[in-house]
Amino acid sequence: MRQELLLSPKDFNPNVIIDSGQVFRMKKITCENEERFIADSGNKHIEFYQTNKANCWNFICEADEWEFWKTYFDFDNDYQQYNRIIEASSDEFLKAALDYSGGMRILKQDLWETYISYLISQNNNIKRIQNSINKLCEKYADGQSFPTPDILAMLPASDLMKEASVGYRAEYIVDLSKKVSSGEFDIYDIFSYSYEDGFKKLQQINGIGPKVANCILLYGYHFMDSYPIDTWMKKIIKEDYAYMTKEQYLSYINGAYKGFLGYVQQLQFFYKRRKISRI
DNA sequence: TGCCAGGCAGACA
DNA sequence: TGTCTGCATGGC
Repeated sequence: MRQELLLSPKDFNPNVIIDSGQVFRMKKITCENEERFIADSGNKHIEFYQTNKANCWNFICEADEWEFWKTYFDFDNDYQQYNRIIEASSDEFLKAALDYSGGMRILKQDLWETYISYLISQNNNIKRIQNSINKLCEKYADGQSFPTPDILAMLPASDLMKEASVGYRAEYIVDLSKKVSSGEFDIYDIFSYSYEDGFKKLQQINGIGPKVANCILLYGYHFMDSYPIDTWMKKIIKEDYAYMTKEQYLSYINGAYKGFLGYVQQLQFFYKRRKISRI
């Protein structure tokens, strides 16, 4: 099916989303001066592109999967309400980040894929994470779909290390896959949890600490008040908010942007990383 | 060639 | 409770 939506660059910019570090299986292809975007999540696939009509986007996917993709892109949520609060603030770094990252959205991705993606992400870089995930899909699924818990649970960790270059994280992947495959851990249960309870529950899993838990809660469960603090965020707090202590910073951010902390973090992360790395 | 990356677990003080 | 270290490995 083809779904047509009117979305301004401030509401939706896949060029920003694609490099935001929250998604590892979205890509852009350019063919005869025409840009198309492709995204895969779990076993679902979509293609989308901007038409000649102003702000008009076409999304092409299976008819019964549009609901998933509409939720994936969070299209029922108005991000301008968040932007107005940021623009009215006196936070110059955050305002610059918003100005630079227009059209960012927080994606709600396939839950199982999110778990494995962020297990792989620890002490790793985005390029390598993408490579490992692509290898998992190629070696243990049809190349487009993400391998199921049942498939991954049967693998020796040594195979995963060799075939998908996930390093020491292979043990974490197999361990979690076994728990999910056997029914010992139901990842969908967490949807009924509060953010705080989900945060605690996820850290009971081997290989998941505070940062990975927050990423899964944000990009899988869409808890918008998750605020993952990684090496880049530590840099931001130290360098760009040096006029306050870490405790003061966390207090400020929790007070000022309650309800969309994850979006704020994503803007900061993307801006800082692009500014320094010039990726 | 060495440092770094969307960190975590385990040991130790 | 806080700090330190080892962990795989490819990109830069």
